[in-house]
Amino acid sequence: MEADTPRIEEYLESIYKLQQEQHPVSTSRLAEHLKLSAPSVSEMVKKLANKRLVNHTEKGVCLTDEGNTMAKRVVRRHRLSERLLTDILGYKWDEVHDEACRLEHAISPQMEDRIALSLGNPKTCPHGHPIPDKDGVLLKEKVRPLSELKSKEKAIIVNVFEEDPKMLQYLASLGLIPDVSVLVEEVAPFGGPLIVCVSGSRYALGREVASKIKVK
Amino acid sequence: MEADTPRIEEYLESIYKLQQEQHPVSTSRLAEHLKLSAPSVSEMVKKLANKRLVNHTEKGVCLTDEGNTMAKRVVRRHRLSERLLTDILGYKWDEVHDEACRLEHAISPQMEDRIALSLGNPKTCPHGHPIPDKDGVLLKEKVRPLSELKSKEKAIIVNVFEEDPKMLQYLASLGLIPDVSVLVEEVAPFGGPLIVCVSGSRYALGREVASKIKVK
DNA sequence: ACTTCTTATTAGGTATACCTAATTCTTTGT
DNA sequence: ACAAAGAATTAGGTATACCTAATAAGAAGT
Ligand SMILES: [Mn+2]
Ligand SMILES: [Mn+2]
Ligand SMILES: [Mn+2]
Ligand SMILES: [Mn+2]
Repeated sequence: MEADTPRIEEYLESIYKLQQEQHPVSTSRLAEHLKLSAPSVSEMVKKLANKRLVNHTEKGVCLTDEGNTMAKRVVRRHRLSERLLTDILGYKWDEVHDEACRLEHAISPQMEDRIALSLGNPKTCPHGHPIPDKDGVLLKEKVRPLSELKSKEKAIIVNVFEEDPKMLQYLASLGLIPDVSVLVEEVAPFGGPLIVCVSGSRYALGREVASKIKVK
Repeated sequence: MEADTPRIEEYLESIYKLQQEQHPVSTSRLAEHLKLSAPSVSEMVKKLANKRLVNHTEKGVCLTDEGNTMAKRVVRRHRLSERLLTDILGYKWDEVHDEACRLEHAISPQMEDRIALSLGNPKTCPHGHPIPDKDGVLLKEKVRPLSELKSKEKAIIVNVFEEDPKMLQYLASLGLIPDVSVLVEEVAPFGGPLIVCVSGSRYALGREVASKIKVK
């Protein structure tokens, strides 16, 4: 009864991620994120519901406790893979997503342990997201999007909710990476850009982009 | 035309390995090695032949040049994975096979390069088998099975052609690992055991086992 | 030469996971 | 209240890679 294929893992992981933004996840959003057709997703969601990994209501899909546990295991492997890639193999943060997305399905519980141990039990992935521990416990910090800061507010970047390599490269080029301190100099009105100050330089950042950056 | 699935990789890798022992590989041998039914293998071999990755004659299956090239790429990834597991993640040589067999299909050319670089371009896997380089060039040393040595002959272990964890554990417990020097003290007649001397200790080794150990 | 054993293939079928086209169900604007 | 738009599902189909049972082909033994 406990047969998990890579595909199931992939769906659970996507649902998990999308739930952070929008609680019951719509099948269309899920299809978009997985780059699959809506009917394919519809069908698969039905199977996941049969396996009691998700609840499927009118409002959308949500993970059951069991589904959540399984999703977090995949997320753990994904984020540990990312750290392995950056910390040991010298990858940049914009190069790791796709690679980790394949690795996460090929990693045994033993390998998971060994990676964690070799890396000194890292708490976050290179993008600042928490790595769930063996028991699925994960500490989320209270954060808000950079886009919501007021003028003259100062904060520290916690994570970046983005996986597009181009965007990540861009952010890294501005020094907008986790643990960096940012000062919002000015907020243009009517949804205009933010002028931010990062390690001595000043940049204009679109709201859309700024909303992906979570700070504390 | 160049779509390689994990399954195709798996078949090519198995054929490659089995070719070292028996040149045209029989489908039954292949089925046994892959732990699949004979008809499944029969069918898949037909597909591989269609894709010009193997030639299938009465005598059996052999890799074409293209199949061989592809197989060596998989073997490279497999052996690099094994080295990653032992050298960086602290695995023992008997624990790496199955793990590497999954990883090899999840590793991009970029990751392959990075692993090789991070490990200092290792020449062999933990079992002593050569790692093909990027261009598929692989240096095979001239070796013979330990089982063919005469009494009083001394040699150095090059590799161990075995993937069963139990057997590998046993061999490691006797110190029978690559680069170790072995002296054959005595060869019992009628296919009997060899008495070998390894780093100061003396052991009796069955012929079957000894034939898996290649020395120079 | 013929029977037996082994090896390989054909036949027929299953599960998984995807697709497009058509349909139904749900909002939402007027 | 209802038509149009949008979201989701159903219907029908494909590709891949397995399986068992039955059959055919090849090798070996008497
Ligand atoms: Mn994935
Ligand atoms: Mn990440
Ligand atoms: Mn494999
Ligand atoms: Mn090896």
